Amino acid sequence: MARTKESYHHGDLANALLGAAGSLLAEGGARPLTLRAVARRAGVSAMAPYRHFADREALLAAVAADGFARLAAALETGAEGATPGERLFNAGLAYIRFALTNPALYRLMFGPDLPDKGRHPVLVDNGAAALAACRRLVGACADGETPPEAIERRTAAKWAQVHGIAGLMLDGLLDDLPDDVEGRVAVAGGILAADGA
Amino acid sequence: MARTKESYHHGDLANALLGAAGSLLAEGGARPLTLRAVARRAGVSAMAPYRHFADREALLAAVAADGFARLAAALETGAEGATPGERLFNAGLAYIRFALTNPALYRLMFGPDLPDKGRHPVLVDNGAAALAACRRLVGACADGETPPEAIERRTAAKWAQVHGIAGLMLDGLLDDLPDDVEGRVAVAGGILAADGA
DNA sequence: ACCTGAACACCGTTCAAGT
DNA sequence: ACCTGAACACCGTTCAAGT
Repeated sequence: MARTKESYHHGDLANALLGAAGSLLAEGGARPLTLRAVARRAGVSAMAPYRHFADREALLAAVAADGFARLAAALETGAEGATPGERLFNAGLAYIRFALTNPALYRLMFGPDLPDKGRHPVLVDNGAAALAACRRLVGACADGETPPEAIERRTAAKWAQVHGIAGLMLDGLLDDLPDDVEGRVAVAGGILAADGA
Repeated sequence: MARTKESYHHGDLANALLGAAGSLLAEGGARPLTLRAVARRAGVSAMAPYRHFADREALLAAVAADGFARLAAALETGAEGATPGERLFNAGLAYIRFALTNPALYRLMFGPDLPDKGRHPVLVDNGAAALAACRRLVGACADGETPPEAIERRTAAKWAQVHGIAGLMLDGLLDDLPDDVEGRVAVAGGILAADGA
């Protein structure tokens, strides 16, 4: 555990690479997030990352997996309120706030830069954890008679609802949006309420 | 008009390039959709596309704009039913069917390969046309007393709902999905209905 | 075990040139 | 007006080599 080797140049290159990748992503999106640029920023040779990640996609998957973990956490802490319905609603706003605050990360998590996500187990696991958080919030709104399939469908519907709003907002496809994140979250709340949130 | 020049090699290189780009996109997504590959497939030198498109992003935008036009058309023809509510519901299924049938195109239209879509006027126009179709379907469900802002919010909610379902399905993030498109569309219908479609 | 350097087959894009 | 060819600065990835 206390193996801070500092051997060649780094003691913990894998994490340094992840950090560099995160900054590059936040700065300019996935395109400039290049294996060579990450290596450069970590102060290491262009080929060093290959000791820690199989290829570029594996590095992207690791960044995205961390994003799913952070999203799940944001859902948990955002789910405040007196009733289950309120908690679900506020978790939805937290979801959208996460997307608007971390646009490039959110697009990496869901966009086409990570095709066949099934091939990255850590991605599947963390994504499932986020989905489970959502399912729990939806389930708390149902009574004991509600069959599991109905819960599952409602969970998918809720997730899709906030996911869709976040995506359209990130794409600039909704008219007359405020410039600041909280203003947009408020608009999102209105859209959610319009459909019987 | 009848200027089929056939001058150098092509009479209509711009359209030939668009066609080649469409095939490449359908075959392997946006990444192999490279300016040089498009030129190759059109049988023209690597630099020829620059006479017709400012850069790679402009070509992608043209492909995506055509996708928005086709999506709007799919919404129109899909909007069948005895009541406005039924027509809206079926248009939603048509939306999701379009996404599942043209996954790479759909991701190009909405994904991060086309950042700041505002800079491609043809994209904005065709996107607005698709949104208008959606708004019309939603508006037909409202009575005369409904204020325009409510229509706008409901339109955004409906669009986000189907957009979110399509996105999650394309990402393989929904469990236990059938393999065929129509089976998935049926599941989508169940999810839509679960939320009070 | 971890990192480097040279090399290969690609890209997007610019510029000068051809017809 | 439209197309080509050479060139530049990048990529991802492989392989042999260093410590």
